[in-house]
Amino acid sequence: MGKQAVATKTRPTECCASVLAAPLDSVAAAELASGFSALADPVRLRVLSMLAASPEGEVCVCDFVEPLARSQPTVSHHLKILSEAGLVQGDRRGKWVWYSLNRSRLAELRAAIDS
Amino acid sequence: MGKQAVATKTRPTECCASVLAAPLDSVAAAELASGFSALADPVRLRVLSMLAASPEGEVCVCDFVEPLARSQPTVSHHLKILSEAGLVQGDRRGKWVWYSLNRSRLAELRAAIDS
DNA sequence: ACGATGTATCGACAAATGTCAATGTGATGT
DNA sequence: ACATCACATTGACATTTGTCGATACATCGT
Repeated sequence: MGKQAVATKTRPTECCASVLAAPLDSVAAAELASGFSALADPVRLRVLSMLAASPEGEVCVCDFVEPLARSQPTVSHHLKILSEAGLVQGDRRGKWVWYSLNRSRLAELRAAIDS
Repeated sequence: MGKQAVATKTRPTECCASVLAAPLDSVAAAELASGFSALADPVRLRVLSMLAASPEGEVCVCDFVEPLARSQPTVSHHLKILSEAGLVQGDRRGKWVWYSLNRSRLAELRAAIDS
């Protein structure tokens, strides 16, 4: 009976906010909303999709531009938003930057709307 | 061997787009993005949360206004967006309109980011 | 050093979004 | 009929967002 025993009465061993488990306060709602905002754009969803479909688990920035039909700065902009949302991370190797998917962060958002 | 046998080779018995299962085309990405856009606002997340927490499974519009600290037109606006996204539905009873949560629609969005 | 290449940042702009006051609409009660 | 109450719609406004061209930054070859 360590520290876990003194968890919230509503949800013991809690990790992150959930829409369905209990009424959300403004702060938790704002945090969650910023997470879903990252998913609220077709270009960014396709980025995540391409990352998930990539056998190596990562995609070079240069390989996003043509399939997404967006300029390089725009692609960079979306990658930054996804990165700040914790959904992807970039890894520089020489001139190139390879992005990979953070599946656990995606799972967090999924759990927030879990029954 | 009915019609199901001729499903897509990628995902048989498919129901809706998934970010992680296969590369999203622009149309599917746009549809999904509009779904997540409905979740990308703290007020709307709190609406869903209040609906989920309600014992009766429904909440009167008038009971949203004060807790959300938004004007009645603003609340109505958000309910419309959630409604158009298929996440809630309203039921008029006399002067009042009671909104309830569409959990299966929420499950669709959850499934779209499922591993 | 220097030019070439990949990526990020900046500046600008149109479009979309969240908000409220004012008004419209529909139902209730007197 | 008419006033009242609950909710939706409209119009206006400030803020945010997605986009691109221009430019800065970083790395690699030569």
